[in-house]
Amino acid sequence: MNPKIRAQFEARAKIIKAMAHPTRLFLVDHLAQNGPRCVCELTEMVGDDMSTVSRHLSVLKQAGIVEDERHGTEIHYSLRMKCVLNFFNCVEAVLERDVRERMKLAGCGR
Amino acid sequence: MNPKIRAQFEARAKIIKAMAHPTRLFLVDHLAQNGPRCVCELTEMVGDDMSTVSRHLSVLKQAGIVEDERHGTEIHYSLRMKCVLNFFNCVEAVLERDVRERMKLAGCGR
DNA sequence: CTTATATTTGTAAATTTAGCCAATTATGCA
DNA sequence: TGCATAATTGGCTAAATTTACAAATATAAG
Repeated sequence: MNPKIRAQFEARAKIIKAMAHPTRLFLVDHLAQNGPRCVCELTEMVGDDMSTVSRHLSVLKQAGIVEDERHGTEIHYSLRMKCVLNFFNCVEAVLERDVRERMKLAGCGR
Repeated sequence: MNPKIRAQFEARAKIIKAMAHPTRLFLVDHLAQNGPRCVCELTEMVGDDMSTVSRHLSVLKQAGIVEDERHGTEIHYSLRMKCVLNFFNCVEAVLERDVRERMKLAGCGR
C-alpha cells in the first residue's frame, strides 16, 4: 500500500470507525428513528455520563455523520448522512447468516 | 439502554469494528476486486508483516465478513458478505459532501 | 523422516480509546 | 449581575487495539 492509497483507506476507515461502537450505533439509530434530539435526552436513553455521550456525539460529528444545532441552552443533534443506515442492513445479513450456518453445523453433529 | 438492547448493538458494532481499520478495508476491497487470494499475496500488497496481515484477516473472518479455504500449503481468503461493499458507497458520499461543504465555507470567507 | 514454505499464535511494547469526575463554557432568565 | 440548566473539555485510569518478532503448526516435497 503506497502512501496515497493508504491515506485514502485511512480516511474511509475513520468514518467507519466512528460507527464502530455500540453506543454510537445506538445514537445513530435513535436519531434516525426520532429525528433531532438534545444531548440531555440522548444521555438519558443511553444511560452513561453526559460527558461520555457528548464525546461520542462529537466523534460522529467529526466524521460528518451527524450535525448539531443550538436551540437556546440545548444542542440538538441530527443525522446528516442517512446512508449510514444501510450499514444496518448488511450487518443484520451477516448476523443472520451466522445464525443459519451455526444451526446447520449443529445439525451435522448428530 | 437495557442489557438486551445493548447486547444487540454490541453484536452489530463488532461487525462494523472489523471493517474499521485501513488495512482491513483494503483487504476487503482487494478481495472484492480480485477474488480469493492467499495470505502471502495479500501480505505483499499491504506491506506489513505477514503475522499482522494474518491477524487482520482473522478479525474479518471472526466477524463473518471473509472466509478461508486451504489449498495445499496456502490459505485462500475470499469475501463472504459482498454487501459490505455498500459501506464504501456511503463512506464516499460522506467524504465528498465534506469536501463540497468545506469549499463552500472557504468561498464565504472572501 | 527431514526440509522448505505458508500461516498462525504467543508475547510484549506502544498507541488508542472509553469512561468518569471535576471544572469550564454558553445561554436564558430573574 | 447572579443563578440555573445544558453541554463541552481537561485530566486521569482502565481496557482494548495494533504491531512486530519469535516460536509453533501444517502441509507438500524430496
